[in-house]
Amino acid sequence: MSKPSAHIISTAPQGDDRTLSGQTTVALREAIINGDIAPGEKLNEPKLAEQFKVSRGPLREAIRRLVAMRLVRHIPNVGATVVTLELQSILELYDVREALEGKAAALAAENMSEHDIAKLRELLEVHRQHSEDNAGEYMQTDGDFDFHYQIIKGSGNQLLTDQLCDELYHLIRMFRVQTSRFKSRSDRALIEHEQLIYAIEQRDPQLAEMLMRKHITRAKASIKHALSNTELDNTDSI
Amino acid sequence: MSKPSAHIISTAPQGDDRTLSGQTTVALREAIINGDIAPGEKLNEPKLAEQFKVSRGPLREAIRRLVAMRLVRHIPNVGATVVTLELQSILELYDVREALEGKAAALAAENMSEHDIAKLRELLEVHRQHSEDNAGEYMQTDGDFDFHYQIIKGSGNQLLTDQLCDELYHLIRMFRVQTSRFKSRSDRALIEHEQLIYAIEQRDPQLAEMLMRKHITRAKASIKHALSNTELDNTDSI
DNA sequence: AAAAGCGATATTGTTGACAATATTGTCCTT
DNA sequence: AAGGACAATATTGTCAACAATATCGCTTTT
Repeated sequence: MSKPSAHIISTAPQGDDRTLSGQTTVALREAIINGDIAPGEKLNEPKLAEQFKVSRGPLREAIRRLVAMRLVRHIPNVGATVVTLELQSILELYDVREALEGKAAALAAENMSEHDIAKLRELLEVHRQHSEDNAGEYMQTDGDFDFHYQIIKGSGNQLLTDQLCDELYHLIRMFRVQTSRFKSRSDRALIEHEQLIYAIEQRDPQLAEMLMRKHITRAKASIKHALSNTELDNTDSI
Repeated sequence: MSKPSAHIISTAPQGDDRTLSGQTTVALREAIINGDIAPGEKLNEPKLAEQFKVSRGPLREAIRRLVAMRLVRHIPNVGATVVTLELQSILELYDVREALEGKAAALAAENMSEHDIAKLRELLEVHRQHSEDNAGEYMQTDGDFDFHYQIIKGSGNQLLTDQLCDELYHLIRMFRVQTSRFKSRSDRALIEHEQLIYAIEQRDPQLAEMLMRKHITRAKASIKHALSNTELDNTDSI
């Protein structure tokens, strides 16, 4: 029901953590991202502990890790709740992505091996094929992720990779699940990816950074446009 | 012995957390940053728990929070150790700072209130005075921090602020403590701060971003130069 | 003498009970 | 009837004991 949704992605966070709190972290994380636990909902420790068949210790630890990933907010002596992704915080997230992934693209242009660049281009071609077959539906979901992921890893900067892939990554995933009804931009994204990979092949850090930043900025703008009226949560009832 | 070392800084992380694990987090964090617990040293849970007069529960939680701050590494079933700041990872840190603080400066140029900009300039003047009095010693330590801190907060981006001020901030502090014997660049930094504040006053995001990035890039270069031969830890013995 | 296997020890992971704090519902006052 | 004080309940924070795993030192083998 909630496995990490098989990607091409290699570095699975908490990958080889057979410890109970590790497994609980993954399970709880996926439950939150999938919306099984709703945004804003309180995380009741005894109930969740029973649900996951663990004691409160490992569960609490899992919650703390999700706090670090910004999927959960915690107030001392009060408790933890699932974050609610307001438009405001999503836009903030995209500004951070712009900065970090822009730099990642620049570093990738400098450091990525020829071999990895070739694999990246392969990936792009696969996505292009999927896009043509499925009328552009594939791109926005998994394909885009993998592409960005590879570039980030290609930066060779471990800290940068951790920040993006271990922390912010899940926040982005959560947002995408919540807004999956909106789909868009896949052919344009394809073109932008094409330009980006060209810049990396040419070993042009400045161009790669600028293209990545524009790419993310445009995504941000399209989100802003799509959600500025249609708010995320259905606040009809209030 | 290990209070948060009084800054002008307002948003103290874990500030109003009177809980045991909160206090332990702060205490352990400062012990690590000050070097009371050496880089690479193992964090023995029973020993540390006794030392801090708490049980292992809160201590473990503190350790996990420091893992999120990247001050500590943890391997399941093996334990936690204080990070060792190799030159490599410090350079990585500065690349991330360049990206994030650059964007922060741009956002500050857009969003910072006139009042806050005025306060920022005041701060700069105070630092200039200190620098003249103390032959440039002050800048590199606390003054620089406060200045960057204010700009980051001025970005108005909460996520960005959290990432920089709650997480990476302490890593930078730790690095500075370990390299306090090197001092430098204070008058140049002052000039660069002056230019930066001017760009913000002029509401010029692009210029502000570029100046901040150059500022950090130069700091990175000077660190690289200073440490390329002189390694951090005294590996004489081996 | 070096390496591998094995047992003893130490350390981390997990659990359930207890303490402290917050929340809820009820009763009383105005 | 509305608001506040107080008791009852629920929830989080903390602890100490237990289980599982890793580490260390020894013996044994080649």
